[in-house]
Amino acid sequence: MSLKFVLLTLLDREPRTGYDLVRTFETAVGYFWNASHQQVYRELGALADARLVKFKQVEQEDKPDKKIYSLSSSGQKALRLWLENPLKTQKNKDLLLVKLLNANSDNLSLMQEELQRNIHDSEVLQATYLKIEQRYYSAKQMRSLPVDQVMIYAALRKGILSIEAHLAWLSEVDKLLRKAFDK
Amino acid sequence: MSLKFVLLTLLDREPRTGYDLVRTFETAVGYFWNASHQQVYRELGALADARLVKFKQVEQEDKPDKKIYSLSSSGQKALRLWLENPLKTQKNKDLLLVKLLNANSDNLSLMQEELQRNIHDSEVLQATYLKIEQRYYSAKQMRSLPVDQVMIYAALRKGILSIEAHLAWLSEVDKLLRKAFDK
DNA sequence: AACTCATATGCACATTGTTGCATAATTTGT
DNA sequence: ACAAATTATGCAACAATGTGCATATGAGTT
Repeated sequence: MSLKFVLLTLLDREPRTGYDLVRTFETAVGYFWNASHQQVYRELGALADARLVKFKQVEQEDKPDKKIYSLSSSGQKALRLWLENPLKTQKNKDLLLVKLLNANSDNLSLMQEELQRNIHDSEVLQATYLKIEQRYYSAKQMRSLPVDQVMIYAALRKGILSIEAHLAWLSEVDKLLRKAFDK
Repeated sequence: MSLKFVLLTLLDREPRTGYDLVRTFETAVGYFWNASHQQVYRELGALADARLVKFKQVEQEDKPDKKIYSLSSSGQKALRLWLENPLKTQKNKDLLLVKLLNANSDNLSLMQEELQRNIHDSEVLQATYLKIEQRYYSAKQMRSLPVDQVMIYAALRKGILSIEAHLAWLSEVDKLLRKAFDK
């Protein structure tokens, strides 16, 4: 039920092809959602069957033909209805914690390796996010930020704040592990 | 593939019934995983078919019969193997951000209501977590914390740090929304 | 006697996600 | 001239997850 509303949201902002949607997941929206091209095309087919979206077939001479999808009026209604209903608070699942739950004095180094990998990956991602923020959302640029970009920026901020908290936690876990199982 | 290893992890720590596992999800492990009883029983059945777990049928006079599950030797091997392999970094999905992506000057109050609900829910959860920390993980209690409880505490810390970051982000979003669409 | 709660287990169906396969045109690089 | 990458779309099979429905016992409550 979720991907459906993600696609409706994106198509409401701007009509697109399936391919465009996939690239949007790979770039701007990737902070908080993603889906494979197979999923996207399947869901677009279902949405078209349900008359929530319509599409214009566009023939291109240089590239394969494409279908530009946009919301139908009942699609707009469905989206509006979804927006009016409160979200259920979502529960997160964290496999790293599941793994760490297995920590004992025998496999300590295994756990520490996993931690270090996670720290490294998080730092790389953090650096990426911060670079994007500096490059596209400087104080100067923020003054003239287009309204449709505001929540894209909010998504980036969410990524930055989450990673910061995650790194702080990883450092705590490292200490806890040492205290409990080292030597 | 994930629930499988969650159950193996929990059963390795201590043999349990399906019912016990569900209650574990509702309490201690709920910070980072949960599954319905239907999911748990189905997965236990699959694990038993695959000979990764075994169970002892226990007849009770006062209550319905129960099955106490524990790891078989191949279950222990499967768990160990999983622990040795690096985790893939997981991508998170955030429906709140999807909803906020629809923000405009017409539906601003709708978005703000959703934000306020989210802030409220987060604060309630935060208070709960902090109370648990005070009650069960005081400085004094931490000195004699059983080793098998260390990562349960780490899970709680993860919850606390995440919610803190989430609340900070929600406050940023509130400001961004006002600046962009208010008036 | 009827109702609710806690214990305890499970099937069936629907939705979602992943993997493999398939096609077709153009552009870019070697 | 050939190979690889990019643009563009989709089906089929299977794996995993989530939701609704169903059953049974015993304890305590109204």
